[in-house]
Amino acid sequence: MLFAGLTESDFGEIHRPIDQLTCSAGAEIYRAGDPARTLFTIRSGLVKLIRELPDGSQRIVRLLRHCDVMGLEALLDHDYAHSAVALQTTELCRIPVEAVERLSKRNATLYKELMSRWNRALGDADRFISEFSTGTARGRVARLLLWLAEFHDGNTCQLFSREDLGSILGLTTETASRTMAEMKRQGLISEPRSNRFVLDVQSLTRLAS
Amino acid sequence: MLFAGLTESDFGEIHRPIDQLTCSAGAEIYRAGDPARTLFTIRSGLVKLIRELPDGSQRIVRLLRHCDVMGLEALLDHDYAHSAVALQTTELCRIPVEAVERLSKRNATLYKELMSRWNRALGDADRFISEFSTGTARGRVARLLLWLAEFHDGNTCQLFSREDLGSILGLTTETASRTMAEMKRQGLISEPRSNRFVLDVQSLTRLAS
DNA sequence: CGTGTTTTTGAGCCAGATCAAGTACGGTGG
DNA sequence: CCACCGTACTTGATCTGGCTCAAAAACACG
Repeated sequence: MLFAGLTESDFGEIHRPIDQLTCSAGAEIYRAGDPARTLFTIRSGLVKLIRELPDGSQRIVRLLRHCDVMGLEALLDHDYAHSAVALQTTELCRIPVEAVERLSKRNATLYKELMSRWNRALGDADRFISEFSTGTARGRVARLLLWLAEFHDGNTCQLFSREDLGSILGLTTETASRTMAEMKRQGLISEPRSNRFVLDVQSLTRLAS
Repeated sequence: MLFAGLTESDFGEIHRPIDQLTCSAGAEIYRAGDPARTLFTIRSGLVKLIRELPDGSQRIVRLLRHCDVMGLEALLDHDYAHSAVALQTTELCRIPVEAVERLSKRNATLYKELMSRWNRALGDADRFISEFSTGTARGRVARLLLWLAEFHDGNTCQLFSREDLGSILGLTTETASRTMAEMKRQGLISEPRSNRFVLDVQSLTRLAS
């Protein structure tokens, strides 16, 4: 996905291998402050990027999913800016920075591809600010559920702990729980399997605005 | 700044000129949805990037200052993702996309420079999420004031309307006003000239955490 | 089957929203 | 130079959504 448009011979350039790995829910992929020498693309699953707050608590600043790249700061010889933790079973591609650097020396289209990833990350961040950190608890939850569902059938999504839900939306665990419970009672969402939710898209969309 | 490391002859490549312009406070620089064909660097002043919310109100998702680049999405042939409005008198450099594209064809270091700007924008966005949209009103205001002051003496800053202040912090205009007023009364800040504030950095830092 | 963890629920409280005036201020025109 | 007007800011009173503290209930796991 990141390397769409590159030829076979381009890949001959890569020495250290690009390998795949699978993380189970809760696994830490990297930690904020570690020297960034690898970037990752996500093949499946869901990853949270966390920022420690001055008071010790933590806030989730981004959720990454299929086709997202994480650890782009590796290209700039920085340390990782966040800690990355899998929220579900997640399949990753490990890509050594050198690989990208070698490839991009020849191939200018890769640069554009990379910038496109930076841009996507920015768009996601904007969403966290304007949609997930603004308005009532019900509205925030509704917007997040709809966003998560976009990548499935459009009306179902898999969730995670109430604590993480709160940490994405800037709410307490209790409020996150209460809001979900109330939405269930009102039939806006239902939970056929544990942590799998089916959405009443129309009603939630109304709530979201 | 963006073009540090380029030679004179590199600049010969540019056909359409890079020109400067000055915007007064309140001037709209570009509008969300317009086709992005120009990017800008900020020489001085302060610019807000706005996102319309579904309910019609608006939220400020970023503040740009000296050395920041705005409109990077122009490099990807997109439309502008936000509306950009000057908060103070602001001096800008207009850079046509073609200029950057021509230059970057030869000069790989420019790509790195550009990625560095994307990364800075992302860091700023993270700050909006984790510091300006989290915690009590007092804490948010304290963190914003300290952040603004970093680019002056470190303990003074120039402010803007209370409405914008609220729109950055996810608060109402009234709460923004009340919080500022109370901080003045408690001597945490003082306002020698209109909209110029002097900060009690130590106390505010304590409040911020 | 017990033990630790996560989720739910309850009760009370408080920070911030809302609604509504009043006040300061900058600009404009007489 | 002053009176007037519109805008932005401040302040007050009240209400409420979400937080806090606390305890029960549901789960997960050895």
